[in-house]
Amino acid sequence: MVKITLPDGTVKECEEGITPAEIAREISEGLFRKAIGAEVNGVLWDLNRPIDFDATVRIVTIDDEKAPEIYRHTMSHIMAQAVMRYFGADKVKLGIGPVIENGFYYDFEVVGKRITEEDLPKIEELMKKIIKEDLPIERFELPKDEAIKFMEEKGQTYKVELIKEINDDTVSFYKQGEFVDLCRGPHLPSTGKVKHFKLLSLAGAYWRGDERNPMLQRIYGTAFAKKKDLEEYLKMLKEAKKRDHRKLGPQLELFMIDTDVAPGMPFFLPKGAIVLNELMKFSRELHIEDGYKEVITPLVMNVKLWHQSGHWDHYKENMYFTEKEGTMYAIKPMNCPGHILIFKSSTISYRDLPVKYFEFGKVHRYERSGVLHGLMRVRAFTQDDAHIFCSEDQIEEEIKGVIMLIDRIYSPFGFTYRAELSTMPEDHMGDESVWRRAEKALQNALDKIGLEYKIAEGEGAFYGPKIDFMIKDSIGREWQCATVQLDFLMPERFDVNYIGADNKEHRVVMIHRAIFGSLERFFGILIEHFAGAFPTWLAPVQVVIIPISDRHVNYSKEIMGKLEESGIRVEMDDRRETLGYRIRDNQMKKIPYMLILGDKEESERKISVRTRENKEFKSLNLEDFISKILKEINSRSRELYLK
RNA sequence: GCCAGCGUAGCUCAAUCGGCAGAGCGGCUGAUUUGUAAUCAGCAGGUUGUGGGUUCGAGUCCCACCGCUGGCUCCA
Repeated sequence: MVKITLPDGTVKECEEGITPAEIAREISEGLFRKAIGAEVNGVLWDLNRPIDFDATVRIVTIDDEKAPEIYRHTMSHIMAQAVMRYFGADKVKLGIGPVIENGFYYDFEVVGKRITEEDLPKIEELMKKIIKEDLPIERFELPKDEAIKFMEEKGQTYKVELIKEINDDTVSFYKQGEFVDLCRGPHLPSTGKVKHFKLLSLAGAYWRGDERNPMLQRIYGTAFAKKKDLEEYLKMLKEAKKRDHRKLGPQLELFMIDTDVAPGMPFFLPKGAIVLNELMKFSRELHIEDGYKEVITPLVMNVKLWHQSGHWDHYKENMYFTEKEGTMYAIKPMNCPGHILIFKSSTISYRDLPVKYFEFGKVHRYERSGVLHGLMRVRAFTQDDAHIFCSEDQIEEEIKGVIMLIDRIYSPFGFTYRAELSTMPEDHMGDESVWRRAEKALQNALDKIGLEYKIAEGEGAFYGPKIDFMIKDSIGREWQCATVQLDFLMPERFDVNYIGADNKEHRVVMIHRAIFGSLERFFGILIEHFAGAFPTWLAPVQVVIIPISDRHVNYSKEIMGKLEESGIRVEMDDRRETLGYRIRDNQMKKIPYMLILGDKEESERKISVRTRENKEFKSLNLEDFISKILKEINSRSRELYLK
């Protein structure tokens, strides 16, 4: 007998080998019908897999938050089965087929053939058939050596490679009809349990993500328990496409990219420059409040500086160089060496620490042409970069300060974000004990501030461990923005010291950090996040005045003058077009407020306002409007004051 | 760089089997003086990404190059 503990705390004595399905049936018929799997001691479990130990069991139903993990994984098997039916099982070599955030994928090699986009609908048809067949899905285990033989016989060379690396003595397989796959599971009890899916795209992907390996073909798809959810997700993808910053950017005259002249290096148009400048103004305010000193350093510096910093050895591939009078210069890919030179230009006492230099530093990094992506992945960008020079016992406090500043800087945008602590990579400078000390300091700061974080082993920069902050954009994609990197090594290389209370030299500790990360990328994220409808404080044009006819231009000019005096970005649209036309046109430019001025307003000395959210407000007092909009702008509100 | 797809007017797209390169929007000109998401008329706009090939004839078929898009570990 085994003890089964249920979520409500009841404990049941059950036969050894009882399955979650049986447990569910005992509880209620309704639960049994909706059950697709279980969580056994916190591990996802097949509905029909026996439990032969004491365990806490929670039944996972089709609408459980853990359910997608199960049915999308099964869907990826169904897709693999369909691909094998389509091309012939002996022609298809399977890679891996995991669940990802909003769906799943599977990697294939089709011997002697290429999967094309036209194949996807046909594969979808075959998948529907497999779902209709409602094949039972069975789990079985094999000893490792037998498993290897089994997969070798099927010609599944990639699977053989995977099995060889598994540390257990036995490995598990899942079988549905003629299809068998190496898999940890769990899976649905049969292929008929989930019906709503869509294959989304086809892409190349190297086996195990390594470009020295063969390239496989990856099919992405998604699946949902309810038809409505699938439709909503597909709608969201369409919506995301509409807000694509690469489309909205040029359309709203924010930026352009001339791929012929400067691939990966955006040009910012007058309106885009306003947004960037507002972002910088905001950032600058908070940094100065927080004790940072702004500096400006050269873009091009002698290559010997980069030899000393170690960038030459570790980062050369990503750097641009230029040569004059027989001297080699590098265009800076990072701002740290420049800030170090400033720090070293005077003698610093322990009483001065921490010293915090801040710069909107424009850096250039060569990225391979295939990875460039609008403003999100560029070759030239501006970091809101700072370096904190402090003593070892100040580290925790300073890291905490940075984390709090990050929160303040993100707050007006309404993003959710998460943190990730990255540890020592293979290619690194300095010895391990220094690294572990640095990692510990970062961890302490995170723990004390109570921020949740994940650990990414071996993902640190070559000069130190780091905490990355990922924010989520409208498509649900995550972008790395803020980063805090501890660095015990650069101070060694440059011999960076302060004078202690003992009147002796001590090594400083350096903290690199950026919050927007790249202003360009952050701008891109904002365009998509707001779908181009920026909060008023960021909007390139905050108010547009529309005189109904020519005879209202004078009154309009008078109003415009008053708005300008108040520092509001205002334009007048007195084109000889109909009122309807001009309203529509300005609405599409996502200008927050339109002031419509005609006979009525002029005689009453009032204004009428139409917001980009389609609301009308008649006969408002101008002074009142100005003071309220100023309040909205100065508080960097995300919402229009007129709703 | 690699895999798949795509390059036609500023933008969105059309052009049957290889048979006269077209439409809407935008732009410009003129008329219209407008009350809350598109007034009417006219005009201009192209070496169909570039180069080569097949053909009587190529936007369309073939080859090379350039560019763009989606992706290239979220480790069974």
